[in-house]
Amino acid sequence: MLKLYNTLSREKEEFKPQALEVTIYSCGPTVYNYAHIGNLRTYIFMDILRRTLAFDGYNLKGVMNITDVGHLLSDADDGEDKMVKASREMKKTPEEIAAFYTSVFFKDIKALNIGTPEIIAKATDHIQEMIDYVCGLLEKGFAYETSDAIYFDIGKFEGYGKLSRLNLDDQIAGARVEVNSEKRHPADFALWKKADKNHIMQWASPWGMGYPGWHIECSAMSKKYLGKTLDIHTGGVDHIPVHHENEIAQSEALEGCKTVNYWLHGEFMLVDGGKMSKSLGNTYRIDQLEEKGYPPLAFRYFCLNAHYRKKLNFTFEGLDAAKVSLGRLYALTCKHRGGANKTSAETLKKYSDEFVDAINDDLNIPLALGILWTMFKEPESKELYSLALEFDKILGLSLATAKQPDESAEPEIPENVKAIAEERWSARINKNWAESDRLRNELTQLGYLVIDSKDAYTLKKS
RNA sequence: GGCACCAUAGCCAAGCGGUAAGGCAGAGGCCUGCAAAGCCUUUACCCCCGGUUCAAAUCCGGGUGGUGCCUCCA
Repeated sequence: MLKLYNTLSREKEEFKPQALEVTIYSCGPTVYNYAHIGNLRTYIFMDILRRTLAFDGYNLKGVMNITDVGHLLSDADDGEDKMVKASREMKKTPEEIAAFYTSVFFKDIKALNIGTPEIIAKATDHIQEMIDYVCGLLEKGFAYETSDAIYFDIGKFEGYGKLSRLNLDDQIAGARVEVNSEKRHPADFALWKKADKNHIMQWASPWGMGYPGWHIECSAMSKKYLGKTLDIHTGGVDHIPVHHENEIAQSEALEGCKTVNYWLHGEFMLVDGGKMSKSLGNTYRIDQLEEKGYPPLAFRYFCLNAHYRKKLNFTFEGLDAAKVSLGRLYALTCKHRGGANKTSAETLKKYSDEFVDAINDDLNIPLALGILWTMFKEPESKELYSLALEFDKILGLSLATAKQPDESAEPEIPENVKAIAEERWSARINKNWAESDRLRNELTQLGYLVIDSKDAYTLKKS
């Protein structure tokens, strides 16, 4: 039985989907910049959730948005659109920018073994759906028009703030958002913004030329693909107070019913004990980690070692540990792949049950990983290898293609290095230890590690 | 100021009432000419003070400390 922590109730709840096909909406990237490792942690969480559901026998219908318009820089509803800003700064069209960062995003998530949701929805492909949505809200009296936008009237929506449990009035007192005099309530948010003539992204609407607000896209697209009520909605914790609160308000106002059954949020990744964000400039990208010698999956492992609802402090010390651990896990995998022992059915069942219990307990991956390690200490057997591959359906660490460290050693050793190694070997055969050690140091200097065995040696790039 | 969350070994991290998983690092040993790698062994009474209980890291109260949100952010 799968239990998931629902942000709305603040409790672990038994997961009961509406049908065998589970509907999931995941807040995706705003493609105006590179995704950083903090963003990617949230998608790893989404991936683990999807893998767990699939493992439990559900079919998935997942939607992820690509936000390529409408995400303002400020909730004061007067900030510049992110895409427009990036476009201006990079002197490219918004379409070019979106296409570029979208492709980088998919490259990143592929490198991290994050499965792509079944439906990828670009905001700009759904302008009509959003307009229809806004019309619906206007008809029902939940929205009103001002000189600059169509706003959602939160005063008409009972229960605004139920997800974040923030008392709106308390917040307003110290709000840094400037009051827009035409708004009925300071927290009313734009559903549709009217654009002036030189705004580069705009579409015709019943209210003249304009562009959608950010929040409306998720509601409109999830309605289109997943219907009135979806099973699970995922996102980062930062979305709880504004974005998801607004989604709830819009969608429940329009549909008149609960529209999301389970709200799941991934915690933030910290860096050096503090917040990581693009605006603070303390972010890393996956390709930057690769340049430093950390494979993407080492980063995935790093994330898997902590529960998705706990803050995770990113440090290179931690990433080093993850990299070493993953390497050893691969080596163990290889041992079991060629294992000659037999593992009893009871033993296999024990580990399998433990693992399944762990993942079904609100995706307790750190615990599940521990179970894998413990299991791998059993005598090597092909049965354990097969079971590990089952586990890897959740973990996504590519255990099936695990290689022994020396299997992957590249044959491209320069001739001069080979020559020194040969020389050293003969010195060693002749028990000329001083010379042998001297030559080994030379090899070390050149960046090669020499490993002796009984009657041969191997060279490895260090 | 308001609202949350968190506090477990040098580091990361599970555990959520019955006397502390796992990983990294470290230490000792095996192996090695010496190393490296590998293998074996080994390292905690759970922030503090009260309380509840036969029993608490786990529940309650009060502290202290940290982080996040209340502004765009995964």
